[in-house]
Amino acid sequence: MANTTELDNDYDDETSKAKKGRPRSEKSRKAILNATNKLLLQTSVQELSIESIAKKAKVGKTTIYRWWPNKTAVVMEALASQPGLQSPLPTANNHREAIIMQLDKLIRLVDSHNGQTIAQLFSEAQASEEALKIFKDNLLEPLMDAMRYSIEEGQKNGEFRDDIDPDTVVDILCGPIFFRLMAHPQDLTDNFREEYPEEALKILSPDNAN
Amino acid sequence: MANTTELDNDYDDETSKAKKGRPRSEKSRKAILNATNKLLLQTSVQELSIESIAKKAKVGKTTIYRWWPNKTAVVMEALASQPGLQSPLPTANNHREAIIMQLDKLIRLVDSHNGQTIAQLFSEAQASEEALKIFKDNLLEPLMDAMRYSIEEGQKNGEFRDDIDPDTVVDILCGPIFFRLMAHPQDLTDNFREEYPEEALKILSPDNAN
Amino acid sequence: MANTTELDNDYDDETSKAKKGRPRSEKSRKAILNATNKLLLQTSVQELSIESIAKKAKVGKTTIYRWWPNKTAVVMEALASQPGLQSPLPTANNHREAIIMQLDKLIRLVDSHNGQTIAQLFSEAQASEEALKIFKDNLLEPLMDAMRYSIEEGQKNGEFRDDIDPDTVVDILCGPIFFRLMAHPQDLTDNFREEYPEEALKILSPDNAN
Amino acid sequence: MANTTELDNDYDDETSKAKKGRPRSEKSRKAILNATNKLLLQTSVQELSIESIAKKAKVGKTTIYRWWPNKTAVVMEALASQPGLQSPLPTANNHREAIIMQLDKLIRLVDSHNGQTIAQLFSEAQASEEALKIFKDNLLEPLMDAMRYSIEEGQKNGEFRDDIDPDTVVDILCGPIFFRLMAHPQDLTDNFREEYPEEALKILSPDNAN
DNA sequence: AGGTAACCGAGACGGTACGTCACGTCTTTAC
DNA sequence: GTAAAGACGTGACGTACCGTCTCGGTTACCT
Repeated sequence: MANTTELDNDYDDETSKAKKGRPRSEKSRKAILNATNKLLLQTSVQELSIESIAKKAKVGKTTIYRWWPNKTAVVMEALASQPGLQSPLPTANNHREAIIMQLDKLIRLVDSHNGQTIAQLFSEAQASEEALKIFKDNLLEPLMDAMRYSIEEGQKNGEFRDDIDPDTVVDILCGPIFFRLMAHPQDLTDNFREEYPEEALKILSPDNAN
Repeated sequence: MANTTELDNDYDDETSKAKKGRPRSEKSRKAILNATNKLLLQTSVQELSIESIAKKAKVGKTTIYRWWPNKTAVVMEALASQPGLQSPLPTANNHREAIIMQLDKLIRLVDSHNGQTIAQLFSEAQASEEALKIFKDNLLEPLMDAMRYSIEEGQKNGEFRDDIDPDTVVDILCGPIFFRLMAHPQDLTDNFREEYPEEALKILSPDNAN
Repeated sequence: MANTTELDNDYDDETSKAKKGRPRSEKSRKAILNATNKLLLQTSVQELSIESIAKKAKVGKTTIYRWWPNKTAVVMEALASQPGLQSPLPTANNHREAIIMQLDKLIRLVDSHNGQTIAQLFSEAQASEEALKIFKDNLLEPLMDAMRYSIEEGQKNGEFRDDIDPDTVVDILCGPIFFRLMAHPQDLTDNFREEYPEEALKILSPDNAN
Repeated sequence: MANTTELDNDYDDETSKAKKGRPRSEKSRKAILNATNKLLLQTSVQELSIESIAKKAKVGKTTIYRWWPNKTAVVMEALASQPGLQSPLPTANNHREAIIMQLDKLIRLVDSHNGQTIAQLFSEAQASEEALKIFKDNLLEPLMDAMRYSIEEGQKNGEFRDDIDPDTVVDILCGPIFFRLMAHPQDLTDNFREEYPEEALKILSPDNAN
C-alpha cells in the first residue's frame, strides 16, 4: 500500500526529529532527578533504590528504566543537573596556574555535600563495567582530559619537565584527592585545599627531572 | 616445679582456657573463608551474597552471622587468610628504600588477582561506617602507619624535608595507586611499578622544601 | 475508596472500571490454590509452608503475601475452591429435616479427605485471633447461622421446644462432630452419620422441655 | 494420682538401685515446668519455644530434650503440675449426679486461665500423632473413661436408657464444651456451666429411648 | 478528523537475598 | 552420666527491590 508513505518515511528519516508518538515528558525527567538529589541527602547511592526514586517522583518505574540504563546513570545525571557544578574556570596566566585552579575546583567539589555521592558513584563503578564507563565518561575523563591537556601544553612550552608520562602525572595529581575523599573525608579541610595543589605540582617542576 | 610465680602463670593460662559450651568450629571457619575466596574469583564483592558463601561452604547462614558482622568483614578476613599476603619486607638500608619497598609491595598486592576485591572492599566501605572501619583497621591503617613511621623517621634524621605533614605525604604516596586501581586498573603495569615509587618520593626530597 | 466485593462483579463491570495497574493474575491465583490443595494431601496445615506453596505453584512468595494475610487464609480459600463443597442442600419439608440434612452434610464434609485440614485450620485458629476470624467467617459462622436459623424458625412454629437458647443448641449439635473429628476421627463412620443427627435432635423435642 | 513415697527415694539413694553418674536434677525439672507455666500466661503453646523455656529456666536445651519427647509433653506435664487440678470429686448419690459433677469440673477447668492452653494442646495434637497420644493419655482419656464408666453403670441399673452407645454419649456430652472453648470461649459463662450439664444429660433419659 | 505509536502512572509478576528465629543435634567442661 | 552452655546445619519466616510485564489513559504526528 501507499508508496507515498515510504517516500515520506525516507524524507522523515533525513529530517530526523519528526518522531511519532507522545514525546518524552520533561516534567517526569526533572521530577526524577530532583527526587534523586533529595534522597541522596539522606541515603547512600548504594542504599538508594530505583523504587524509592519512582515513588518520591510519583513516576512509574518503567519511565526510569526507559531512559536510564541503571542507577549510576540516574545519579550521575542528577548530580550534573545541580546548578553551579558547571561553573567555568577563570582563565589562567600559565599552565601551572591552570592546573592549580583545576585541582582547587576538584577539591571544592569533593568537599561539598556531593563528595560522598561522588565517592559512592566511583564505588558503584567498581562492580560494574557499565557503571564505570558512565562515571568515567561523565566525570572522570573530562576532568582528567583538561588536566592532561594543561600538562602536555606545559611540557611543550618548557614550563614543566617533559620526561614523565602525562597520564601518570594526572593520577599523581588526582589520586590523593580521591583517596582522601574515600579514606578520611573529614580531612579535606581548607588547609589541605590550599597546600596540596602547590605540593603536588612539584612533581612537574623541571628541577625534579631525572 | 619452679617457683611460685611461674606456677601462678601456668595456672592462669590453664584456667583462662575454660570456655563453656561447644567451641567454635575451625573447620567451618576455614570452609567459609575458602568459599569466599573461591567465589570472589567469579563475582564482585557487591554481587557476593552471604547465602552463596553459606551454600558453597556447606555451612549455616547463622554460623556466618554469628562470627562476622557483615559481608565486608568476611571478605576482609578471607583476603587476609591467603598465604603470602603477610610476607615481611626485607630490611632496608634507609627510610627512602623502606618506603619504596612498601609502595612496591602495595602495587604488587593491588595488581594481583586480589586487586579488584580490594577496590570493591574500599567501595563497600563508602556506604557503611562499619565497613569503612573494618577496611581501615585491617588493611589501610597498617599500611599507612608503616609508611608514616618511615616518613617521620626520615624527617628526623634529615633524609627527608620536614616541612610537610606526614599524613599528607602518606595520601600523596598511596592515593595514586588506589586511584589507578579504581580508575584504570589495566595500567598497573610493571612499568608503573618501577617508575612510580621513585617519582612519588621526590615529594620528600629536601630539594623540594619550601 | 474501592469497596469492590467479588460478588458485585457484574455490577462493577458497568460502573467502576477504574482499576489502575496490571490486573491480578487469575492464573497465579489458581496455581496457588491448586498447589495448596495438593500439598495438603501430603502434609498438615501446620507443616505447610508459604515457601513450599510458592515453589510448587511456580509463583513468587510476594504474590501470596500480597493477596492473603496468612497461611490460614490461603488454606481456607483453597478448601473453598474445591468443587462440590458449595453443593446446595435439597429443600426440606420441615425444620427438623433441614437440620438433619445440615448435620449430615457437616459430617460428610468432616469425614472427607478435607476433614483433617478442617481440624488443623480450627487448630491454627487457637493461637491466632486473625486466623480464628478467618475460620469463623468462612466456615463456622455460615454453618452455624444456617443451623440457628432453622432452630429459631422451628421454635417459632412450635416444631421445637423454645425454652432453650438457640446458640447453645447449635453448640450441642455441632460440638460432638468437631470433637469426634479431633479426638478420634476414625470413628466418623457411616454408622455415626446415620444415628447421630437423630439422637442430637432430641434435645429440641418439645418432650424435653423443662 | 501420684503416690511416690519419699521413703523409697531415700532408700534408693543409699542402696541397690544406684545408677551410675549424676542423677536427674529435680531442681531443673521444676524450673522447666515452672518456666513453662509462666510463659504460657503470655504466649500460646504454638508460639512457645523449647528455647525460650530453656532460657527462662536457666537450663540447657538438651536437658529438656532428654526427658520429654516434644513440646506437648512438657506443656502437658507443666499443666498437670499445677496444684488444684487433681482435686477429687465429691462422692455422688447416683450416676446422673456423678456425670453432672464431672461435666461441671470440666467446664470449670476449661473456663480457667488454663482453658486456652488446653485448647492449644488439643490443637497441637491435630498435626502430630505423637502429640495426640500424649494429650489423650493424659487428659482426654482419663476424663472420658470416668464418664463412660458412669454411663455404663447408669445404663446397667436402669438410670439411663441403654439403647445408645456410651462412646457416642461421651462425645455428645464433652463435644459441646470443647467446641465452645475453641469457637467462642468467651461464652463459657456461669450460666452455661449451670444449664448445660442438665440439658446435655437429657440424651440419656429413658424417655428419649427409641 | 482519525489512526497510530510511543509515552505515562500504576502496580502485579517471578525472583533473589536479606537478617532472624527456632529447630533438634553435637561437643565441650564441670560436677 | 547428667547438667549448662552454646555452636552447629537446616529451613522457614516476612520484607525489600530487582527488572519485566500488563493495564488504562495521554499526547503528539501523519495521513
